Amino acid sequence: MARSNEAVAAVLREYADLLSITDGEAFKARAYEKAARSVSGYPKDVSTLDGAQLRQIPQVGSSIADKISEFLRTGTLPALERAREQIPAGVRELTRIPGLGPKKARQVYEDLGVTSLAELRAAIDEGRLAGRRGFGDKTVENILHGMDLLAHDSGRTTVDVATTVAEEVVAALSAVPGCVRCAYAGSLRRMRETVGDVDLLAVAEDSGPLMAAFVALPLVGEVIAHGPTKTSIRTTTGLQIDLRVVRPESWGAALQYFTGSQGHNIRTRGMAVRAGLKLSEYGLFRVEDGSLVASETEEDVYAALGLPWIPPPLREDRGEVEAALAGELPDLVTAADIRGELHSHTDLTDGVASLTEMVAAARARGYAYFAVTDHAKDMPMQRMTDEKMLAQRAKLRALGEGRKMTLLHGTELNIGPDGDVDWGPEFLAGFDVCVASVHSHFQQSAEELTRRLVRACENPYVNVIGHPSTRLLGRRQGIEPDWDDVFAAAARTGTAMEVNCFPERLDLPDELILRAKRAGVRFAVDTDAHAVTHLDNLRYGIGTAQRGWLTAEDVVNAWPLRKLRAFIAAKRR
DNA sequence: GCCGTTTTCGGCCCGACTGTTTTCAGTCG
Repeated sequence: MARSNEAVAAVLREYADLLSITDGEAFKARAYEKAARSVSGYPKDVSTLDGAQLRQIPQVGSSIADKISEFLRTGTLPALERAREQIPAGVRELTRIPGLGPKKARQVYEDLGVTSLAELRAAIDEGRLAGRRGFGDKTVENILHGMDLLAHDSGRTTVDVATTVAEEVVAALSAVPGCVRCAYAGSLRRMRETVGDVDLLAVAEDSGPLMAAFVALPLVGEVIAHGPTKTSIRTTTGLQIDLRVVRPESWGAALQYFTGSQGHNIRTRGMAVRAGLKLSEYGLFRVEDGSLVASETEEDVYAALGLPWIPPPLREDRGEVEAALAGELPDLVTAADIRGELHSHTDLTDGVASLTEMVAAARARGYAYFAVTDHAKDMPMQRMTDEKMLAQRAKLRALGEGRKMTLLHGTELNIGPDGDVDWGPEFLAGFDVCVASVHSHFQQSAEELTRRLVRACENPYVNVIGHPSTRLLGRRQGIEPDWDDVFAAAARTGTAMEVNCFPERLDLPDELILRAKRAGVRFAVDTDAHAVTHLDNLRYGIGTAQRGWLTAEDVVNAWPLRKLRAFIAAKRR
């Protein structure tokens, strides 16, 4: 059963949007917006909480707590229903147009009766917007352009694509004379799984040459804004990149500010305000006399707020400020902590590299151990047989003979609709390690999916649940079993949950990692490599693991081989 | 509507860019 938090957050968010369109009380709208974010990130399922417990959620007071209770009880909210009667859904939809916010949406609705994107298009075509207050020629043109963008919106960009573009532009700008330093910030630095745009930050005494070089890059498709401190472009592939140029002494404050997230910044700025300070991208200043307190490095800025430096993946206002104040920030796992790989494929099934090539690539990375886990026999397209598997094992043992890196022979089992896997205990006992994953029957009920995953966890030979949610970013929603039941089973049985490093998967997602960790689950950060180059995806899985607050202790393939073997052996006993 | 180591009232993150309203509002991040 899915948590109610998302449904509640969606309702609060919709109410906030409608309030900002009906206007009057901007701070009230913001309060609902903040409450929505807070509920969405709250670890406990709101449907299990009473009124007093609901008010424990940050940004939820008595009024919103009552509304949440009422919504959970009746499935509706009178205040929201009234707002919906006032503002048709299509008007809210208008605010999705870049450049058109709540004020203009309300204006075209009230003045022209426009209640949808299509009606707005018609109104513009008929010239009914021309000459209205706030709708000059340029504004109308921008709205039309925004509608085109929306129509062709391919959604957010995956982290690998954005990283590649960002690193390319950072390298180009770093070579511009006068550029002291340049780096990417924003959601990319926080290692979010997808990004809406790329934020770049550079230091120079004179921003002119950098801005000129930026808009002249071959990948620029369109210049959105072009000023002395900020320039925004859209690449030919539709990705927006913002470049901010600051003076050297502002680097730390600017990096902190542009890294975000919005929620984290609101928290840190609030702390500054309460201390009689003002935090902006230019520095931390004393309010009374405007004197500078800190700005050169992020460490300086955080220290002046009474905080240790907080790693970017944690900056989501998910309790990192409280943890920092208490001196309890996690020592996050890094790529350097990873000692081996537990999920990889060769050309024996659907990989494209041979066993020899994959093993050589793993050795080049300096791993202490490497597991080859080709698909098992229940996936007919892979044409796996017992004989082929045993032959691969013999070849692998020979390859590992006398070498420093230990080779583990494993398999990626298929978790069938009932939770069964490809082989019985006798054959499974011959493997060093087994991953088990869901590859089909995604449409089962939550109860069936829960039972299926719990049974897989209870199999003594299953060590890792591969890409547990099965989601594919932008293509497939993940399955929704009762995750708390699944994680409880994983913790109880000593089964690791995978953090799959494929940029389209990043599965488990960060929110589920946080929940699983609270249940005491261990994790395996696996590339699921089907080619040598896929081993490089490790950085993305590590980023996701960091967003889930994981330490090296939480990750079984950051353990020494001896400890990993003990983990596997304990489950088989 | 929420919140409190100055406060149960009076604040609420802060600044850049654009277009247009000749001094600022809207939008965005």
